[in-house]
Amino acid sequence: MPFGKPRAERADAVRNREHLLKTAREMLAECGADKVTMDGLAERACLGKGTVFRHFGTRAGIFRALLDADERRFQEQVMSGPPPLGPGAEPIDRLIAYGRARIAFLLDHHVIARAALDRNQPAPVGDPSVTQLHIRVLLQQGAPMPNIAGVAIQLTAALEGPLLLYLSRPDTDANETAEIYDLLADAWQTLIERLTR
Amino acid sequence: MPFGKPRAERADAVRNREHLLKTAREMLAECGADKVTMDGLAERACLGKGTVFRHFGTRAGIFRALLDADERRFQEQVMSGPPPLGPGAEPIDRLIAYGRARIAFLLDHHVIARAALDRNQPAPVGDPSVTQLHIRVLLQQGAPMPNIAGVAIQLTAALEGPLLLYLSRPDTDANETAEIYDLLADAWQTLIERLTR
DNA sequence: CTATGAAGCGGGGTAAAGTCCGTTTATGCT
DNA sequence: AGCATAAACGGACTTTACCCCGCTTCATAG
Repeated sequence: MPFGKPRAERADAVRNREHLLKTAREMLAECGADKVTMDGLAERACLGKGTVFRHFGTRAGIFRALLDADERRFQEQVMSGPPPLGPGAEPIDRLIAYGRARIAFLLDHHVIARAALDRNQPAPVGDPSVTQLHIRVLLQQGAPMPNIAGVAIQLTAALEGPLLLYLSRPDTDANETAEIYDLLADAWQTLIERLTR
Repeated sequence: MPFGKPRAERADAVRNREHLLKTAREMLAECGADKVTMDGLAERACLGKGTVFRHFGTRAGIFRALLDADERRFQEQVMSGPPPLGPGAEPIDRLIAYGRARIAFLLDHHVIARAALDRNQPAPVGDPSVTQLHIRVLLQQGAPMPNIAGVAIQLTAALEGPLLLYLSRPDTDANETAEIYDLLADAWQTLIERLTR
C-alpha cells in the first residue's frame, strides 16, 4: 500500500477535534485566553488530557488551530473575493487593500494570535509565507525594486509586528481599537504609496 | 522624609542580582536558553528561588535584564558615537545606519531577545519606544510625511519583527547569519531610500 | 461477522513557573 | 553599640504544560 493514502482520519478523532475547538472557543469567550488551560479544556470537553495534546501538540497549537479556520476564510477573500482585495485591481491598490484588511483581521484576532505565539517555534500567525509571498508578488508586479524578497519580509513584519509585539493590550475598548486601526491602516497606505511612487 | 530617596538599594541585593546575572550568562553560554530554569539558576547561584523571582519577576525578566546592559551600550553608540550612526550625519543616512546596526544587534542577541518575549507583556526588546522615537525623529527631520507616528511604529516592527517572529532558527551557523544580515540590511536600506525619495 | 492491527484515548507522572509567608539581615537612627 | 524596621531571603506549595504508555475503539480484510 503506497504513501498516497495513509488511511483516512478516524471519525471519532474528527468529532473530538471539532468538539475541542468548539469548547475552546467557548472558554475563550467566557474567561479570556489565559484561562484556557489544557486540563480545563480536557475536563470541560469530557476528554482526556492526552487527547488534547494528541490533537494540538502544544497549548499554542490550540490557538493556531482556532486561527486557521478564520485565516482560511481571509485568504479566500484575497484569492477570489471582490477587488481591490481580490484579483482585478491594480497591484498597488491590492497591496494597500491587503494591508488594511490584514490589520483589521489581526486587530480582531489579536488575543488569539498572541496566544498562538510559541516560545520555540518559527512563526505564529497563519502561514507567514502566505502573507509574505502575496506581498512579494504584488510588489514585483506593481513596483519592481532591488531585493524584493527582503523588503517583503520587512513589510510582512510591518503589518503583523505591531499587533503581535507592541500593541498587546487586552484592555482596549472598541473606541481605541478603531483609533489604532486608523493609525496603522493609514500608515500602511502612506508607506506603500511612498515606497512605490 | 519625601519620596525622593526611598532608601538606597541594599548592598546584598545588588551583589545577589549581579551574581544571578553572571550565573545566568554562564548557563546560557553552556547549555542554551531553554536550559536556563528558575530552579536551576537559583541552585547554581546558591540562592533561594524566591530571590530569583524577587529580582526578575518572571523568567522572561531575566533575559530582559541580560539584554538591558547591551541595549544601553547600543543606545550610547546611537546617541553619542561617531556618525553616521551617531549624531552629525544626514538624518536619512543616520536612519539607514541605525537599521543596519539594529539588525546586527538583534542577530547577535537573537536568542536572548526571543527568550525575553513574554506571553502577557507589551514589548520584549529594549524599550521599543526608544527605537520608535528615534526612527520618528529622524524621519521627521529627513522626510516629513503624513502620519509619521504610525509609519514609525511600522518601521520599528519591520526592523525587529523578522528577527523575533519569523527567523527564529537557533540552528543558524555563522555563514547563514551573514547572509540574513545582508538580506535584511540591504532591504532596510532599499525601504528607507525609496520611502524618503 | 469477526479478527486484527493501527490509530486514538486516558490519566498519572514530571518538571518548571510563579506565589506566599515566616525568617533573616542590612541599614539608619539614637 | 543597640534597636527598630523595612527590605531581602528561602523554600514549601500550587498550578500548568507536556510526556508516556497501557488500554480501548475504530476501520478494514477475509
